[in-house]
Order: sequence, then C-alpha cells, then structure tokens
Amino acid sequence: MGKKQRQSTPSKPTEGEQEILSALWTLEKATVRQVHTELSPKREIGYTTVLKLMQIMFEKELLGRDDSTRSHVYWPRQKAQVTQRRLVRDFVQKVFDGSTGKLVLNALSTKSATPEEIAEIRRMLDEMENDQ
Amino acid sequence: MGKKQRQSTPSKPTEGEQEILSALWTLEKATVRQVHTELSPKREIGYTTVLKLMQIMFEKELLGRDDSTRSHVYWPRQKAQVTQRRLVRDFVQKVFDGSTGKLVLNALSTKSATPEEIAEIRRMLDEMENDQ
DNA sequence: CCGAAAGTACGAAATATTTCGTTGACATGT
DNA sequence: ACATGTCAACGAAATATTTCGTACTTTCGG
Repeated sequence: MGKKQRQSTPSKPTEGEQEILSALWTLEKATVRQVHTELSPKREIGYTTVLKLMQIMFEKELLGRDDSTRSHVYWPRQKAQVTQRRLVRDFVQKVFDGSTGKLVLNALSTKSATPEEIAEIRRMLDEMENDQ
Repeated sequence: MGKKQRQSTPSKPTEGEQEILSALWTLEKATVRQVHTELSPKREIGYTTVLKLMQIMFEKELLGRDDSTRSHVYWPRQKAQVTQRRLVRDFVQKVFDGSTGKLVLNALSTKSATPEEIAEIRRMLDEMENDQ
C-alpha cells in the first residue's frame, strides 16, 4: 500500500511563507542565508526575519530541515505542484467565484505565456475533451 | 481643504475584502444586509463585521457608496476584471515565480473548465499566436 | 587561546486584519 | 406615542502575521 499521509493538512501558507516557499522551489534545498540572499533583491527583509519565518514553517511542518550541519538546510515538505494546486483552488474560490475557466481566461488575457506553454495548454485542452 | 488624493492605485484588497468584492461582483450593487446574506452560507460571519469591512473599503476607495437611502448601497469602484487581473498578477508572481503559463497549466490540470470555457480558451490561444 | 564572523533560538514589539459589542438614529405598525 | 426591529458608526478587543533585538554557540584564522 501507499505511504501514510501526514496527520493534518498543513495550514495554508501566509504570504510571507509563500515567498519563502517560492525561493525554495527554485533552490530545492537551501540555508537561511541562501533564501535571504534570494529574497533580498526583491524586497527589504532582515536576515533574522527570514530565519524566524523558516523556523515557524518548520514547526508547522511546511518545511523539512537537516540540522546536522551548523547552517541548517531546509526544503519544502510538499511538492511545489501540490501546494500550488491548493493555493490556486483557494484563489479561484475567492476571486473567481470558483470558476477555474474564468481564471484561465483572465490570466491568458494578459498575453504572457510562452509559445511552448501555449502548445502545452493546447495539448491539455485536447486531453480534457478526450477524457470527457 | 480639498478633496482626497486621487489617482493612487487602491491598495491590494485583503482576503476578507476579496470575499466582499466577490459578492459585489455578482450582485453589482448591494446593501450590507445583502452582502451579509450572500456570504453567510459560505462561512460564519457577523453582520457588523461585514458592515465594518465595507466601511473600511469605502474609506480605502475600494467601494463606492450611495448613502442617500437609509440602508446604504455599495458597489465596487473597479471593474471585476481590472481587480482580478491585478490579483492574478500578484498571485502569479508570488506562487508561480511570474510564469502565467505555469499557473494556467496548473489550473487546467484540475480539469474543471466547462466546454464553453475550453472553446474560448482555444480562441484566445489562437489570438495570442496571431498577434505574435 | 582569542576575537571576529556567522549561526540559531527565542521573546516580544510592531503591524495588519478581523471580529464584535454598544450606542444612537430612524422606521414601522399599533 | 411607544414598542420593536433595522441600520450606520465607531471603538476596541481578539487574532494573525511580520519584524527584529538580544543572547548564546560554533567556527575559523592567527
């Protein structure tokens, strides 16, 4: 049988936590220093602020951590896609009254997907219709 | 003493404010009572809580208001699409590292757009490719 | 060994956001 | 006129989130 799921669904990450997750999705694994370096150019934020947030996220089980080294290494406990899907669902519910289609239309109306992505979106649409 | 400062972009609505905007996008114009009635089934929330939020939103110029009647009538000052686009941009930036395409792919992977929406998405993709 | 640099832990202040109680005004039916 | 119900206004408590100072520890070079 499959693996046991973790006890409770982790709470929805706050916006600050989302920033850190985003950095970690890029870096895969990283120390607080690395995450801070990644975030700093985007906005002013203190080192201990990032540290504290990541410690909180570790407690909440949003992040895993290896503390065998002096500078601990952190990583997201959920795959990006899983967390992203959840955030998208919440977002669609709140902003588009539950309509994923409306979200997609709105997003595409900014005309900012790459040709590769457009091709993939088409494939996905084909698939959706075949399934139905 | 003149008028209030104009022209500044309204601040990003909080989550609570987003819920109210969502209700108002559906109702077009509504009293606090109507908005509360709309929101109540979705989650427990007091009448004065909604009232207070809407008053704050009026101050922030997120909402317009007609107070010539005893129960004031409120409406969003920005068109749904404008606000939604802004929220989508923020969201994409924070959660998908700026990639709209990734957001769309993720959203579509939940397979929950209607056939009509799928058709419209296709039209939009065609348009995007023609433009480029 | 010593001092500086770089880390973690943690409490608590600062902010932001949500929630609601209370008050007084107005409306309606009797 | 009065009782009852509805409403806006507003202060302030309750929560949630972010931010940082400080203390202590470890590492590293001389």
